[in-house]
Amino acid sequence: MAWTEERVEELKKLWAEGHSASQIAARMGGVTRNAVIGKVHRLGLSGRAAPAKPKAVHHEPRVSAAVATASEAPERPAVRSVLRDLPPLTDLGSSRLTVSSIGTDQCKWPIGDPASEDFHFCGQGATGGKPYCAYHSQLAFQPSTSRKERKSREAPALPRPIRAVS
DNA sequence: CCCTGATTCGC
DNA sequence: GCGAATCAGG
Repeated sequence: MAWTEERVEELKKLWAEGHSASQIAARMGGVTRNAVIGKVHRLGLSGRAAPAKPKAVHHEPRVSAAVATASEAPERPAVRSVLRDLPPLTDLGSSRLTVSSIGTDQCKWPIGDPASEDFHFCGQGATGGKPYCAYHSQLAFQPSTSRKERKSREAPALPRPIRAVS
C-alpha cells in the first residue's frame, strides 16, 4: 500500500488528533505501526503537542546502575528459629557470583557486604521463577505474622530481591 | 506481556 | 522513500 495524498492526509489528521501509531495503522489498514511511525518521522511531524520531553536521552549507552542495594540485615530471632529447622546450606564456591554473572535460576540471596570485593550471591538453584533457592525463600518470605503481633509488624525481615538484570 | 515512539539500515 | 527489526521505556 502506497502513501497516497489521501492517506498521508489522514495520517496527519489522526496523528494530530493524538492517536497512537498502532491505532492509526489499524484504522487505516494496509500498514503496520512501524510504517506509520516511519512515515510520521519522514514527514517531520514526530513529537506531538507538548509532551515536554526531558531532552534527547534516547538511545544512549546505558550505564548499568544496577548497584546492589542488598543489605545483610542481621538475622532476627524469628529468622533464627526458621534457620534451626532447615537443612544446612551446602557451600558452593560462589564467591565469583556477581550481580552480572548470576543466572536467572540462581539464588540471589546476597552474601557479604555489597560494597566489598567478596560480595556475592548464594547461587544455588532457584526454581519456579523465584529469586531465591528453597532455603532462602523461606527466609525471605516469612509466613504472615500471627494476628497477635499484626499491629506492630513491618520490616520484611530481610533483603529485598535483587532486581535481576533484564 | 502488553503497549509507546525512536532509530537503524537493507531494500 | 519505505518499513521490519530493534531498541528504550511505560
